[in-house]
Amino acid sequence: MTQNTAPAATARPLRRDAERNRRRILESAREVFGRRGLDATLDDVAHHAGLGVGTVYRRFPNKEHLVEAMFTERLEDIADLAKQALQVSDPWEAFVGFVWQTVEMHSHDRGLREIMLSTAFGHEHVAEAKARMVPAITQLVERAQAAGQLRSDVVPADLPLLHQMTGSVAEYTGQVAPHLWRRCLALLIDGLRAEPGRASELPCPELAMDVIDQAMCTWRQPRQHG
Amino acid sequence: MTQNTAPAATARPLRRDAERNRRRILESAREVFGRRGLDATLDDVAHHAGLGVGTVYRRFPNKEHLVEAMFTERLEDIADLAKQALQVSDPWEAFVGFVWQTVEMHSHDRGLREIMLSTAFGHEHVAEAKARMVPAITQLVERAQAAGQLRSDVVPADLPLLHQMTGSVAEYTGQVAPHLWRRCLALLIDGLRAEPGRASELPCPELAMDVIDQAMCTWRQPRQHG
DNA sequence: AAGAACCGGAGGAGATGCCTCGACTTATTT
DNA sequence: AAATAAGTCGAGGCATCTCCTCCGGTTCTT
Repeated sequence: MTQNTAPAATARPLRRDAERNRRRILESAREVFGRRGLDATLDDVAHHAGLGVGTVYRRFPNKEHLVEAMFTERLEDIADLAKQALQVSDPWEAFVGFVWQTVEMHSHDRGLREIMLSTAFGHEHVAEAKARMVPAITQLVERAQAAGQLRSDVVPADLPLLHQMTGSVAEYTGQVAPHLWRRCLALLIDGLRAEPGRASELPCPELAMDVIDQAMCTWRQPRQHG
Repeated sequence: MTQNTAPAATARPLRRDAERNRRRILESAREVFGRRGLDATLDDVAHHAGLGVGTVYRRFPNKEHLVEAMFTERLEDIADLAKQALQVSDPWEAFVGFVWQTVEMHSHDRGLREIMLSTAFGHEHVAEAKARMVPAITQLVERAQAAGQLRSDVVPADLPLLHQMTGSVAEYTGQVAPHLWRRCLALLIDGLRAEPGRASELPCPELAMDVIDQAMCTWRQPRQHG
């Protein structure tokens, strides 16, 4: 309550030990949320940082704020990746490189997966960051399609599905085979390639981004009766 | 305690109303576990059946028993599908047909997904049923590979991964786009096809079935500290 | 009509998760 | 070195959730 998350200009600086602890909290949060997902407790984070729960709650009013503080910068990183990928000359390399990079990030960080693929937490900054990266991604897709390398019936809204699939494999097998997601992604990317002799068309062509948005709202929502 | 799940020969038949309620319970369980997964409560099942909780607990000693009673027969169905697929003359049609059928079943039934992809519940009958269908699946894979239609670096242990991926999409988008999993499966199957000019080999070739078994043990396990 | 079998759903027992509070410790200032 | 503002700690309150039991009342069967 009395303390902002970001070091605002008006707020006096933290005491040295407090600042040190603040960093420990963020590091531990990254570790704990990355491994156990956003369901992890602030008690867990505190314990992992070797601090008391009270200390964490003094610095961050609640879990939401801590999560938001952690992830906003990482989402910027992803947006930058998309822009950098647009600099790559070969359209297929650009697209595939971006996909590999983002899926790799997701595979290491369950919390990131959950925040990228869900809206159910209601962080404004996060939603904005996600919206901001759509144009670059759209360009990546369209460029690779124009070059005849990415199959034409793919759409930017397929990327969340790709992340969902690889992410679920990472979650499933991460404990025993941490790189197995690569196998699945390779398979998917071979399916994304434009093959001259391919007969099949993908079903469900009406896939629109706002359908995915709706899915993001319902996913991981506290269970509703019915 | 006093009542078995299966109608044993020695047990006297249920009273007519009790038998009717027993069926209602099983129907509701199928519905509820199918929609909300194995985390659903027996209270939910009872309420959905228009019965009291006590009635359910009188018939089934606990959740495990009810779940096992529900799913053993469905697992037999899947095993039968594999055997029937082996009757199909074209090896690719046989393999792809089997995959579509099973993924379709999974997509409709979250409980089935969870029980097929996890060992964490410890039902013996279920484990046996799963083991029994391995040979037929192996044959399906090898036959399609021998015919040069299925890419050669695929392995029976990839099927659980396929189910995991499509299942996660079904869970993700099921509320808003119930058929979207078909799109993803089509993509994956195009990736599975043996393409003559394909350069890439799948990474993680050491994938063995027992690695998947281990994953099944850890997945959906109650969270452990650390 | 009598007795056995059955039904219902409040609520006990136990987990779990979020967060507060007040006694205690440490840094900073003068 | 003393004063004081800032920070720390973790037991525990409150709320929620799930599994399951219990027993007064109901329904079936003979």
